[in-house]
Amino acid sequence: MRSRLIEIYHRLYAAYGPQHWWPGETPFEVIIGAILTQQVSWTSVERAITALKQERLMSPDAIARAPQEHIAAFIRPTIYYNEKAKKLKAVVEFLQTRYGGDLTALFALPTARLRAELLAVHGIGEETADSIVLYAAGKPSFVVDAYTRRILTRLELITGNEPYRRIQKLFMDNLPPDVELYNEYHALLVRHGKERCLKRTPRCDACPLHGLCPFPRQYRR
DNA sequence: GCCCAGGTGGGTA
DNA sequence: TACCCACATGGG
Repeated sequence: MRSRLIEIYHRLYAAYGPQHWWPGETPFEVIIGAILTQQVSWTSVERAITALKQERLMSPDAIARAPQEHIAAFIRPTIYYNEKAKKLKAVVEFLQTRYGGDLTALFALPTARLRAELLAVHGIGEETADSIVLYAAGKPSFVVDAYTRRILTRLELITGNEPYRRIQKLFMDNLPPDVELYNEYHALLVRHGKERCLKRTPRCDACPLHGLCPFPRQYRR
């Protein structure tokens, strides 16, 4: 398993190169993006983030003060905008009451503790928590998303029904706890998933993972 | 017109 | 634990 996971990484990196994740100017913006991107394409998130910046709503204080409906109006492209406005308020509320709005204090926690704290916040599930830990705090916690699950299933390394933590453990037990590696690996899996594994009839012979994947089995979501 | 995006929370069995 | 559903825009 270890050599397989490393092989996959090298193949994807060779094919796609560095992905320069996470898009976001500040750690706070990464957190906002992590919530807004739930079940939404990143291009939609960019529009929402741009709107929030234009309205001077890209700060804990501003979001705390603004009415939920006001925030919702500017993040409409991200679907579930009412839900997500509520989530943004929840994160900011958590930040301010527990850490005085200071991300540095929050990020000073040990990785496992930081993850657990984030998970307790309304709107932050496992993937979002790991995204924040990895991409905003810069601590090694592997991010597992739908693409990761699909690709590993297709490669027959998992059944696809494993719980999140099981799949995360697979990566973390077999790779060094390297932030840059986790960063790039997750981003590459998303890139590959979008580019190939969502296609109904991928050209498997031209795939970067050709030979690792038991093609031409039809891919199942 | 239909499918589906870098999910999460709440409810039920 | 394992499903189910609500959430409710915009691009291909």
